[in-house]
Amino acid sequence: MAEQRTAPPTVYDVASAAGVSIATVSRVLRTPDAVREGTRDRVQAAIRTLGYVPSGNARALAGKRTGVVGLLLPGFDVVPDERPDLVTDGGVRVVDDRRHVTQPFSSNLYFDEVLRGAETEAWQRGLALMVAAGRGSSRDVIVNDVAGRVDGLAVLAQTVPDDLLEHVARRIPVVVLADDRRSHGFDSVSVDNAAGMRTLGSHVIGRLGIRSSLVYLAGPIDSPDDIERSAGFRQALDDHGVPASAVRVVHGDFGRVRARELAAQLLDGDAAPRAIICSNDQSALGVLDAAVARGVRVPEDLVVTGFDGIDAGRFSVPRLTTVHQPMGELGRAAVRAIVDRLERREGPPRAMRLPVEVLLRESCPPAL
Amino acid sequence: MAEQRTAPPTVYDVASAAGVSIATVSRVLRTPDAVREGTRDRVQAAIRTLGYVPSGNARALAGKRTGVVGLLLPGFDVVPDERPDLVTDGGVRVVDDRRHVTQPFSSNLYFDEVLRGAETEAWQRGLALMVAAGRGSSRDVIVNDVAGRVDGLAVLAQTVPDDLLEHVARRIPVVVLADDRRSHGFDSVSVDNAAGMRTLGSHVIGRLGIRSSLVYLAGPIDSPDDIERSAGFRQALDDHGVPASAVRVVHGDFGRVRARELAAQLLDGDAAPRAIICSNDQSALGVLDAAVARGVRVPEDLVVTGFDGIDAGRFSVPRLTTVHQPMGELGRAAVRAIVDRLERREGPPRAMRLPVEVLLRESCPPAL
DNA sequence: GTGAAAGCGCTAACAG
DNA sequence: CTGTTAGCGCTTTCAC
Repeated sequence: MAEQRTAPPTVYDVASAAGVSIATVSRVLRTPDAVREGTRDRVQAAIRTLGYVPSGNARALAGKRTGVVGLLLPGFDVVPDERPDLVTDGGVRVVDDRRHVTQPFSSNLYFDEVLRGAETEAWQRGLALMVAAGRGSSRDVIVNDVAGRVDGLAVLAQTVPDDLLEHVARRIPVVVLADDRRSHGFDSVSVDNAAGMRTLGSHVIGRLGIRSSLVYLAGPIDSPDDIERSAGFRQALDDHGVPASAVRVVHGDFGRVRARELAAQLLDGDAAPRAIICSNDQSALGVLDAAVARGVRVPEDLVVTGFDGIDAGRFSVPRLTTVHQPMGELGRAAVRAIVDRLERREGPPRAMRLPVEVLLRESCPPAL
Repeated sequence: MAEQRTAPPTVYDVASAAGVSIATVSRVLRTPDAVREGTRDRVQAAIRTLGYVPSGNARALAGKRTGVVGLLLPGFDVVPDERPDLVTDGGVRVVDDRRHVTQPFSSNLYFDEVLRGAETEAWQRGLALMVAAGRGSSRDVIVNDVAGRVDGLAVLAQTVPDDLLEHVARRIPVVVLADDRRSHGFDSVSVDNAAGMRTLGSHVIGRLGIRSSLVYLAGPIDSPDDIERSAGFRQALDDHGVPASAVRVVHGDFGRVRARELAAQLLDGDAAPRAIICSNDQSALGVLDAAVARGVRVPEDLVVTGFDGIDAGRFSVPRLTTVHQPMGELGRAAVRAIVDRLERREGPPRAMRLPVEVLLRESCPPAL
């Protein structure tokens, strides 16, 4: 690396090197046209030879805004992979990965997409993005830390307790993602869970004509997502005049393993279901696992649907019909919402709903 | 959201509210033990009721360091998805996704993993992470912007031109990822491309005994990764006394489509290859495509290998043997390298090499 | 223990 | 066009 100097050069260094005042240096940086060409060139030359990089902190302090938005994620899992059999070792590990059962994707990918969306939008608006994962005990510190350096903050649902969020919101605009927080007074961006499930339900009930032997595999009772999705499905039943009693509701935990167990029970029971509507993709994959293990044909004997649109559903056998959530858009919308709020501090909280898309694949095709 | 006050409270506000000086407020925040308990409580109460969040910028300016590290990525692709057939529209789009060919994963996922690794490591060290994608004309601006706000910067190879990097490196430590830059004077973290390919090559040549009809499907001629990998393969040939002339080298572009075309030509030619060693996974997937299309059996008739360890290779049919790069580790190591350099400004540039792992899957199994 | 005061590096009026 | 001069909000000696 280039030799690290004692102290980085400042405007003063540049100014004296170029024989001008610090104000002129600042102008060359911010409003180049307001400086005579000759002067400008001299200053730029000085900047170059000194290796001057303006301090963003000083700039933010002096100006009003920082040009940075923050994104708080719930924290990445730091679960070390379990490794498959080691075959040989010759400096480089060689692993027999043939039996390495394809793991369900971690939910991290979900955040990754949000993050990328936010980054993209921030970039397009000339903003920088500061990311932090709010985990463990140091979370409060981190939240404050980030909040103190950005113009606005996007927070994924369940990441930060409400009181902390309210505290921070007194300083900068806060947008909550994936959870409609209007009631709490925050701006929010979320996805249209209810409409998505309603549409999917209508497909199963209306188009495919499955009006009985229906199972709804729900998530944890306190999940906001699940509540909305369940409601959407109930609407679909209503739309087609199917009584709620025609549907058996089973509660899982959004996990693949638990779903597999539950599905096994259902499939082995006397009243075999004709369709299992799952509140998320992981559950649906678990159901597929159970079906495959029993030789139950999907979709001929059993129709299965999920919700989320995770990649694993594109690779399952059969491929999984699902409701796709626009994760990237969620991130982008978050940044947009922050910028909006920055320009218009007043006004009631806004809740933005992003549309979802039903993707019909083999596990529940367009027609049987 | 909570009502947005005119101006966020500052230390002064807290100080007067608590009846102390700003120095005491600062102490309560930085060195709580240096303040009498009663005073401390009063200050904390004031902080709470005022909704005070310290300005990270002012803090960074006054103190020496910012507690933030920067990560510069080459930029995410902003290619809008092409959408499959629209079936119906009832508020929610319903799409027949059955024929939607599973797309090659975008290389974005690669960056996502690096990003997550960096985030994880930064978090564990109590640092925040500032991400930016260096694209387009505004790149220089962004780079300077980020560099001006962080203690150190990690940059993915090919993201920033050398001169800019050198300029920035005069202010803060810079670590280059995925490219050995020692020669350029930068610290670097990269992956052991050569050893990985050498080991994989040895498996194919030595263990499987394929000593002729070998094809090496390389990447673009100017790719540093490809250069190292090719060298590794040549070493493997050497190790087993196979003359370089026994191998046909074909240059692709690291893309799936091009690889498919090239593989088609090879497979349709008179001298059908027994093994195609590819310089990356995307190419290998293209080769698999071509093989499948022709009824060429893998691995019975043709052995195929990749390099990278992208997820798509875990789902292909047959599953792809590859050399897995520890992307997450790359990000973590980058942050570590920055912290190291921060603590030890002096000293020659360091190049860290991360180990790779050969994953044997069905496309080139442990034994035939 | 606590307060007073001097900057950190930059921007933004305000004069000239 | 360019220079002077206040701060921005906080940390940090140095006194008390």
